[in-house]
Amino acid sequence: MKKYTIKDIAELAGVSKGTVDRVIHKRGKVSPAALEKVTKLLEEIDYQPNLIARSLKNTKNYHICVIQPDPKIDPYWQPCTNGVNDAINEYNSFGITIDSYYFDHTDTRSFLEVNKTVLKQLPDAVLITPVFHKESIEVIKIYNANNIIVSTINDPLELNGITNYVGQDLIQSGRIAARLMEMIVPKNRTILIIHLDEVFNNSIHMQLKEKGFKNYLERLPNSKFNLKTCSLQQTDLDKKLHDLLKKPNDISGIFVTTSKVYSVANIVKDFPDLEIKIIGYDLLDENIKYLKNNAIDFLINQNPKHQAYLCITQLAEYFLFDKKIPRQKLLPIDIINSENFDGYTHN
Amino acid sequence: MKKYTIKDIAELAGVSKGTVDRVIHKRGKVSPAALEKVTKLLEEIDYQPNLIARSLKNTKNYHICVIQPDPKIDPYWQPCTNGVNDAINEYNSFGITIDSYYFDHTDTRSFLEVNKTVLKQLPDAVLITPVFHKESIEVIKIYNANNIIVSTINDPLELNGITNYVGQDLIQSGRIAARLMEMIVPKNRTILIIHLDEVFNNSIHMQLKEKGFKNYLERLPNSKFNLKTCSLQQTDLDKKLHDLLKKPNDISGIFVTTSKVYSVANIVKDFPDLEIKIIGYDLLDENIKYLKNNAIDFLINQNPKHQAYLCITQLAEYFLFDKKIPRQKLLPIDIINSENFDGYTHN
DNA sequence: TTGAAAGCGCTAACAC
DNA sequence: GTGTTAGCGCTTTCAA
Repeated sequence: MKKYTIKDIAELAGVSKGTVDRVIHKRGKVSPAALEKVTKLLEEIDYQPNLIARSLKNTKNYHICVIQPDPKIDPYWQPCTNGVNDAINEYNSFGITIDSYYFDHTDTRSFLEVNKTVLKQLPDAVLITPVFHKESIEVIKIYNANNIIVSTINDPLELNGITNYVGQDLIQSGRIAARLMEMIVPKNRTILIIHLDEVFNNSIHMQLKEKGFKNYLERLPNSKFNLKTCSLQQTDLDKKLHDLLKKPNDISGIFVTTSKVYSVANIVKDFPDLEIKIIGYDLLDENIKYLKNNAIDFLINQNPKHQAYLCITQLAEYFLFDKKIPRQKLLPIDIINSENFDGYTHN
Repeated sequence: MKKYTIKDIAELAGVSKGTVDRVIHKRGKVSPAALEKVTKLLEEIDYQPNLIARSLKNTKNYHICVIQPDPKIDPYWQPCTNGVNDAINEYNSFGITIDSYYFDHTDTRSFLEVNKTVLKQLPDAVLITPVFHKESIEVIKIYNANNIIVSTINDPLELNGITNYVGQDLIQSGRIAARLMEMIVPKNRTILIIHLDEVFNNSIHMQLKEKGFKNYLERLPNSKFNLKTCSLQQTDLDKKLHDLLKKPNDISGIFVTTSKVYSVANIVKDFPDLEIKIIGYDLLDENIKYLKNNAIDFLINQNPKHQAYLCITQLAEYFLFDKKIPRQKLLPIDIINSENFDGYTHN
């Protein structure tokens, strides 16, 4: 069970530590004889370098900049900030500095400005949340040109130049909602799909979820639902949804593709007779309020906190221990009801 | 953004590194003047020791022994083994050796024997899965007497002498199943609670889940269900359940408190007219087979893999970086349906 | 092509 | 009380 060190190998092979190191890192300048002897020994012993010692040598301070929408403007992003803060605490004793930069997710200019500020710092990596597709492409190019690693969460941009993506399979996410709907809504009724956001940044998100949702329900062999899609701005919602529900209808389920479910639940509660089931996204406090009294039936957890945390973890372990960064990491998609939300928020 | 080292502090305070170290570790033998000056400086600078350097100093090889039921005998434990293996790979480059020991979960003697073997090794910590309550108490005492850290997963033993527990809130787990049942089973029908296990080791488990399940459903204001509990051995199941379902009945839901749901689903599929909803535990391959074709409606994921992995992580980071071990860590309780199981198994 | 030596930041033994 | 020093395992520079 002894742990072999470079020194041990060197002694066993009758060479110096330096030579062993050259062999391990294939830096050449080693005689064939020494090369063979050391290589064989490393094999036999199954030498594992001490990653802590290796890391200590590298006294560089790594710098990661996180660029995300301001949680003060859209509370959806608060968990993301929390995940980043966890990572800050976790890694600050390991020589990794993490700075947060916020932009206004309704304003492309603020996004571009923040990126300009970050670029000046020349960090080792940036973690961006690419809510603006076109602009993101631009800034990513610049980061790449400056040899800055680019990580993303939340939005599966199919872009070159991104080192790693942490997120979820959004089509599958829609399918999950669909399966849940199928279980709790009587057959042959109408189900509303509501896209609800102040701005239409997240459209890719919403489209993929809708696609998965429809895809599942339309292929059901023995139960057909009537699916209707509405794209609404927050400001229109109140009037339009009221109008829809006031008229005679057989709407029995609503799938909201964003985290603004609470505002839908808030309207639906005025129509208790309709017995409408609601499924939407994310563990915002307001959503949980409605979940608790069963006004919302299920929430799907996109886990932005863990997305952010994990993404930084991957970067940190790459810097510290040279651990490979997986190009894509899809997190599980959590189904949340009134009884299990606690375990996800209290983490 | 500069990272201050002990050397920096020493220079700033006009003392030596040794003195700074003595202050940091409160080892005394420091003059009041020096103590004050250094303490103040540490505060001001918010000094964070470099944990990598600190860890390197400690060249000790830590040894953790994992004692768990043999997954060859009960496949429920396979994910647990996988989690341990992940941890082995993760930490073997950090000077932490992890050995696995298996026992037969139907045989207390094998449990005791394995513990005897492990004790001889005098490891730094053991991770035990306490399926045998009485015997566990005994061995834990002995480990404690030998200054061996004891961690547990899976079973919330309320025992002294255990350093940390990683698991789930089992009463809440039952409540989650109940809420799901409520949503998918018509009101006023009969719901069966089936405890199913070859041996009755897990009885605490099963009882707590039943308690939560009943607790939720019995307090519902406007829908009453008729709850019936059956404790069955695997061998009796086939005949008894068949008999029950053959007779006229209004059974519309079955909650199986263990991972052996598949064997219940296998019987229920012979009674398609009854439209019985089934909820049970864990992502065994066989369970997922039934989940996929909706013969099982929901599974609750106890995540034994993550339980094991996390528990070892906590020990490792304690040994390496002196990170505090939380006495109890309750994992979120995942709700799984035919569409989201993938994200949980593929991790 | 090779070995010796310095040093990463921290700890602890030892001498003063 | 205090400073000096050696050393953890690995990397890298420099001299041979």
